[in-house]
Amino acid sequence: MSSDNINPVEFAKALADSTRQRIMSLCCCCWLSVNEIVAALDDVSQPTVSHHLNVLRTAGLVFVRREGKQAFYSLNQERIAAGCCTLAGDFAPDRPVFQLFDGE
Amino acid sequence: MSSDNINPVEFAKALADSTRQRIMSLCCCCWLSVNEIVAALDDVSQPTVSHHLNVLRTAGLVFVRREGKQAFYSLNQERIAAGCCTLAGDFAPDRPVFQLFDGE
DNA sequence: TTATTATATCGAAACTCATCGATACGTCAA
DNA sequence: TTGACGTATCGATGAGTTTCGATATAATAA
Repeated sequence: MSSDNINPVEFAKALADSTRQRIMSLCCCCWLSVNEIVAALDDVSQPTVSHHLNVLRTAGLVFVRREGKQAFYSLNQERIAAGCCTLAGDFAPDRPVFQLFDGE
Repeated sequence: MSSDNINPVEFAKALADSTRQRIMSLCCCCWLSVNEIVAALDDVSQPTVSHHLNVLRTAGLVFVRREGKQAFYSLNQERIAAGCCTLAGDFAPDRPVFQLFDGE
């Protein structure tokens, strides 16, 4: 499930593609429809964007909101922050670099 | 260069493999020779371990120390922490979850 | 209903990557 | 020098992934 505890390997795999990271940057702080993402990327086909959104959705890294024929996506920043915390906790345990705040 | 600024795609790719993450866990807080890693993994060949160590070295995620015929590896926790910070900064900018300390 | 638009899925091609056995290289001891 | 050991590299194979065009599905408009 996408809302399960974060698996650090799956999390890293979801981030391990440049097209996917471009999509993530685009819908980091706003909701974008698939077509808007396709138009913004300018060099990737609609099925490819759909594929990457599916990868991100499976990893729980994006929210989806359907409205009529459109589907809007937005990044799940909380989960991404949690994934980064998991990685840092696993592989940088001696660094006092990360501090988790509850954010309320 | 491995000491360059962290590229978030390359960073994620380096982490996006379970064998590699197992190796990272092993040499997270100590120095281990290649043979010690091979022995600890128990189900991966020596060339495969060598390959993964090469990927980690290229990404700047491990230190190497040669001693006689042996090569000892240890995780570069600082760089991993920096990579996690980069990812969180790129894709979770609205989360006050991460705080960077200088570490003195 | 039929046409149009938005998105998802399918199937295939191309590419990348993990893995291994064989082997090369480098270090040390005899 | 020869041999043994530790590690790196090579070449091949198989698995996984990215990408696309074609097409299916779903919602809306005419």
